[in-house]
Amino acid sequence: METIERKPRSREQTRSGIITTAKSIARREGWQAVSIRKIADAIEYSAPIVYEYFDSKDRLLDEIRSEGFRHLSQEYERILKLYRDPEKRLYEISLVQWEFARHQPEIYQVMYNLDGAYCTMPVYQSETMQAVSQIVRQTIFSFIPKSEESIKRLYFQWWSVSHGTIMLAMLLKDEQPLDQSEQIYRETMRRFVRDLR
Amino acid sequence: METIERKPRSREQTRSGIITTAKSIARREGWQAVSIRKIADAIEYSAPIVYEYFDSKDRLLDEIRSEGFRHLSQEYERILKLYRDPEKRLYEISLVQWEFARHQPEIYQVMYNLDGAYCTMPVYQSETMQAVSQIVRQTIFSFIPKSEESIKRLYFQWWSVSHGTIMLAMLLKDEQPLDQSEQIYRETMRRFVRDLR
DNA sequence: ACAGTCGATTTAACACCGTTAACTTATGAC
DNA sequence: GTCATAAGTTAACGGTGTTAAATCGACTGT
Repeated sequence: METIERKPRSREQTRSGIITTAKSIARREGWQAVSIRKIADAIEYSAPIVYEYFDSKDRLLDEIRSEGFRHLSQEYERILKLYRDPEKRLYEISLVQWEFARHQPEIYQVMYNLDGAYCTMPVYQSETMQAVSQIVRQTIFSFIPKSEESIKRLYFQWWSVSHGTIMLAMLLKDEQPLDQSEQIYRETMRRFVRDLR
Repeated sequence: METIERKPRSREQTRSGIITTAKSIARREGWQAVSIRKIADAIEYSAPIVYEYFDSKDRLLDEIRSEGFRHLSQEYERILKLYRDPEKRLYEISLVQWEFARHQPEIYQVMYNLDGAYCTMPVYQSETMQAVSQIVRQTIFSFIPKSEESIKRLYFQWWSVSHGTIMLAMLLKDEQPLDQSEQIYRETMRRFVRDLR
């Protein structure tokens, strides 16, 4: 029996390899096609090795979801540094949300359990998601200093409009070009921000 | 071997039994827990019998989805008969949408591939869904007689806001009581309809 | 040099899944 | 009584997530 040679990799490299592979399969074939064995094949290991890095498939998905929210929160922070005007900030944050969903749809899917992606952990219990919503709520607050309850409500509305439009755009992308949906999205979010005044 | 006795049922009864069972498992345990074997057990048949009624699990889900859209379209028609004012009509249609998602969440999930529900057939190719969108577009048109392109756009926006708010309400239902979300939904849809003028 | 241990990795297995082919069994026709 | 047909079952295939057991290699102590 010959020893198969495998490029030596650090633990961290293998771990991120698993995540990257999962995402790339999801992007190509959809989340329902992502299996532990397929991931293991791609990283040239046997299936149980994946469990050395993640307790379960569920936890793997949860990690990818958290990674998504972390990425989003970093982008939001970038916007906050870039602009001072709260209106501009909220609008730009909205655009980041769109860009994210458009360029990394498989992550957006696992974040919200869309299109066959299914992660058991409730989204709202994710700390990284809490961080994201904190940023948006504060931005709205610096804009409309009202009670916490009102801010929560406005945030809920902002999120609904943004998420709803994005979801529908993805759903109808074969019928209605994404560029057209993007135009509507921009207009909708601009109006939402304007109407906050 | 004793002959197991099974209540005699017509073909139609068995078929609708399959559908009902699938929905009830989905409601109790989520769509990812729905399996052909579990359905077969519940209707007291062996698994292959299910394939006498549906070509595949996918087609079964598609049937449930269509059933959902048919139900929705009937409710919309009912609203049209009940009210004459286009504004009132659109608002009441929005409320029907909310009620439907609230009381039959498992159907709403399969209609939009949410929370582990996954049906391959694209929604927008479903005839029953086309019927539903036709009703809403006409209602908007009788209200704002603009070009077809504009109506399509307004319909897209209406759908986004409604669907987005419903989805988020379901997502956050353990954090934010549904009654509270409903209040926001009503206000949001009322404002949307008003702003159409 | 040899036995023993430890860690990394794989194989094998379990219980489930969707799906299909092959088999059984009961019923009615001639 | 024999045959055909229909209804329903069992058995099987290749897949899934997951875990226990087995393997294999390198290193250690004597």
